Amino acid sequence: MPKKALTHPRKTASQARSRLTVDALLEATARILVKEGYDRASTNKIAALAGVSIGSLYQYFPSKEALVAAVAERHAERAMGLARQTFARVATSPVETALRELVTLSVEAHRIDPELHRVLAEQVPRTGRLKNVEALTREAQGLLRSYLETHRDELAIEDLDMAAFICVTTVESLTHDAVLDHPEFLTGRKLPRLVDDITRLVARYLRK
Amino acid sequence: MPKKALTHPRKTASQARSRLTVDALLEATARILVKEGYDRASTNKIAALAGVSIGSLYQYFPSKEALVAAVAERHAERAMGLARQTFARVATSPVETALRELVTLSVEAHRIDPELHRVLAEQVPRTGRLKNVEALTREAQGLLRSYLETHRDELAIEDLDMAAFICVTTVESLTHDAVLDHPEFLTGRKLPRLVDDITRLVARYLRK
DNA sequence: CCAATATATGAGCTATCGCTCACAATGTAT
DNA sequence: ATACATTGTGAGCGATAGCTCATATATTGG
Repeated sequence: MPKKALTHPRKTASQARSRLTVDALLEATARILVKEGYDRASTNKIAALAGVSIGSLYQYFPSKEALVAAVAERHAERAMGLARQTFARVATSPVETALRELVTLSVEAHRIDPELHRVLAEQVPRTGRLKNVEALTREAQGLLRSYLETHRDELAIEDLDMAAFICVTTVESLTHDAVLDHPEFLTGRKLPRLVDDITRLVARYLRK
Repeated sequence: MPKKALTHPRKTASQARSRLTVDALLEATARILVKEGYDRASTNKIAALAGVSIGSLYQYFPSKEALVAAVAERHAERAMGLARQTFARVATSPVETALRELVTLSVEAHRIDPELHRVLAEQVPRTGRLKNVEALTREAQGLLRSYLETHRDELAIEDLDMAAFICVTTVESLTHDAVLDHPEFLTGRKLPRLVDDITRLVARYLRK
């Protein structure tokens, strides 16, 4: 008799076969979320679309909440990957150009699977399960804080933490809202102006 | 036999008694949302807390969604009331002071029933029912646009709509996030600095 | 007082959903 | 080949939720 399978806290997939299953589940969840919305996205539908039995789903995710949280985390991690690259690249660039690159990055990040992004933002309840996603926001603030610190002589900042909070929140919110609700600002003509304006907004705030 | 009561599209309450019922329902919904969260807030619990039968609830609201949307609308309308007053008062003030008052207003608005505000923001799915709430955001942008237009000579703005979008979104997001997730910026010492910084952020962006 | 209308009641229907569990199949080590 | 661990299966349980409807009570106008 196999050791009593601890009902809930499932092991992470270790063998190749099971990793495929987990991947299929994450992908199916993302697609069902987009197609049906959070409420109508039932675990049964998800398992069916993944081509996997409902039992297997619960082998790897203790609850629907955890499954959706994993999808959100994977999505946020992709954006954060871009962000880390960009911060590394601009580490020694002057403020103005660095900020412009960061704003551009933010727009691009919000264009990764924007429909999924919308559902995650608009329909998934923010419960404790999303702690890992919040951690990424804090990481972004930390990265900017470091940048600001090393360029402090170019800047007029008293409270580094507050400045990092203000800049990250501002850029994120503006690009988020623009991508989700203001397509008119993303047309060929207007997009450069939007990037310009957001850059100017934070640059003038920070510079002496 | 009374005319077949159209099953769903309920009349708005007209007599005094029924208006009390509707009010009790809205208030009970707000309190249950805060106490239980959106998912666990069942219509039966709401009716019970309101001291009203479940049938009455469905006389005035065709669905749980509509009921919650009404609560969200009432909440947003309160904030918008403050905003209209403030815009009226600062209509002829110079940019810097007007912006400072608007930022202060935004902080105060986010302190109206902040726990309800959190639930509405974090747990209520953004469906079509919230169109009226979105309309209020657009109204705020319109009000700021008008202000900017009449003070255009003090400003360096090319695209009024974009500038209004940027300012409103920025101030709203920053105060929202600060109130909900950054109590450390709202202590006695730091709150004035936060207001200062947000004001400076948008003022420098707008001014020549 | 007496219709006629507006408002209120709540037991219970229908539907669905998240999730379990007893079992089967597949992979692996000896 | 055998034994054991890992992975996969899916019918169906228990719970709860949203909502209806037949009926009762209150209010109003004539």
